Amino acid sequence: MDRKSLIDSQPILASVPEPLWKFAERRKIEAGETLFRIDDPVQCMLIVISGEVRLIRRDRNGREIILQRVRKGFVAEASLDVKTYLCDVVAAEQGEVLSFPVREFRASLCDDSKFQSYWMKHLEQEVRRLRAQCERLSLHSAADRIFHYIESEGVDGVVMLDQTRKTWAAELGLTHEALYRALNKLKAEGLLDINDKQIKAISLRNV
Amino acid sequence: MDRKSLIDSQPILASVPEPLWKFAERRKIEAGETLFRIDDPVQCMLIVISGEVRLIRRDRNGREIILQRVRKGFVAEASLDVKTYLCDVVAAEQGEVLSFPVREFRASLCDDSKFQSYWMKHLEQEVRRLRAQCERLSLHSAADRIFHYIESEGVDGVVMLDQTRKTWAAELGLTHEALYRALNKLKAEGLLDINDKQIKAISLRNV
DNA sequence: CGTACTTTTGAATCGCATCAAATCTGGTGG
DNA sequence: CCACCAGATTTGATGCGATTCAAAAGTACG
Repeated sequence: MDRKSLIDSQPILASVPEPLWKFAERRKIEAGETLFRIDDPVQCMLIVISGEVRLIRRDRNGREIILQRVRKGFVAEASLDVKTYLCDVVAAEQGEVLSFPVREFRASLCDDSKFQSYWMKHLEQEVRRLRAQCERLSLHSAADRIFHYIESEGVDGVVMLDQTRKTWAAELGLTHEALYRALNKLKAEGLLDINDKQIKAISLRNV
Repeated sequence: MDRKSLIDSQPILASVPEPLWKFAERRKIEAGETLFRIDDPVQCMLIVISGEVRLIRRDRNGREIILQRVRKGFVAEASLDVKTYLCDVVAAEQGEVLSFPVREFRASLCDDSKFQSYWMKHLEQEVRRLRAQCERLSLHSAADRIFHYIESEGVDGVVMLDQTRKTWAAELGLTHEALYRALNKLKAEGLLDINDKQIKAISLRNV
C-alpha cells in the first residue's frame, strides 16, 4: 500500500505535512503483542492502518480495562505531551501501523498550522467520544448501556460490531455473562433485532 | 479583578493573545442558571473565574449526568468545532465567567501558534482526565471507585472535596445512599480517614 | 483435528438501586 | 435573632440485577 492509498483510506493522513513523512515507519504488529508499556518513555506516535490496537489498564483484580480501541487512526493521542505512557498499548489483532517519532511530530505541529488544526479537531472529537462513554458508563442497567451504545456509535439505530461480544461487554463496563443475558432478554422482548454482528434497536416510535 | 490578577489566578489565560482580549466579556452567573442548552448554537467559549459550571445531560429517567464540572478554567472545550451544544451548560453556584466569542476564538487559534499549542495541551489533559473517569466508572464496586478517585484526583492519598457528597456520588456513577454507606464502611474498617470534606486513604503499605 | 477462545446457560450470592423517612445544615426572610 | 425552608446527610428495609463461579457447547485457526 503506497502513500496515496494510505491517505485515501485515512483522510487524517492527508494533513501530515511533507517533512514529517520522511520519518514515517511502517510496521507489522502481531496479535497479543505489547507495543508499549506503562512508564515506557513516549518515543513515537502510532496510527493504525489495519488490525486493532488497544489502550489498556488493569484494575486491582487484574481485569483488563479498555480505554481506547482503534482499528483506524491515531492511538494514545494524549501521550504527545507527556514523558511516559500512562497505559499499556497492545495489539489485539495482527495488522499494520505507521509510526512517527514524537519529536518530529511535535515539531511539525508547531510548524504547520493546518496540521495543528486537524490535530485539534481530532482531539476534540476524542473528548466528545470519551464524554459519551462516561455518560454510558453512568447508566445503571445493562439494557440502557446497550441502547446508548447503539444510539451513539450506530447509524439509524443499527450497529455493526467490530469486536467480540466479550470485549464489547468490557467496553460497556459489564461482565460478558450480563451482556449475553441482556441481549437475549431484549431480543425476546422484541426491542432488539440481532443478526450475528448486526444489532438493531427496534424503536417503539416507528411502530 | 483586573486582567493581571485574572491571569495570575488562571495561568492558561496568559496564553490568550492580545487581539482576543478585546472581545472578552465578564459576566456574573447565578446558581441554577442555564447558560446554554442542548442544540443551542455555539456562540461563545466560557472560562470559569469563580463558582461552578457543569456540563450535563439527562438519562431517560430524568436523572442528571454530570459530564464536566469546572470551578476554574474552560468549559465545554470540545464545542469549539461543532455548531450546537451536545449538553446543557448550567451554573451550579453563583460566580463569574469570562466569555469569548467562538468566531474570534477560532481565528486567534489559527493566528497564534503559541495559543494553539496551549489549547492542544489543554485538550490532551482533558482526554487523560476523561480516560481516568472511564476507568473509574468501569470498576464494579463503590469502594474501588472511591479509592480510584482519591488516587487520581487527590494528592498523597488525600482529596479535599470541592462538592457535596451527593454530586460526588453522581460523578462516581453511584446513588448518594450507596456512597454514604460505602464511606461509613471504609471508615469503620480503618481504610479511610474522613474529616468533613477531607478524605484520606489509609494505605496498608504505610503501616 | 486439536486447542484456545468465545458464546451460552445455570445457580447462588452480593451489592447497589430504590423507596421511605428522619435528622442535620446553611441560607432566607420576617 | 429566630423561624423556616430547601437541600444535603444519614439510616432502614426490600428487591432486583449484576457479579461470580461453573460448565457445556460452539467456533476459528493453525
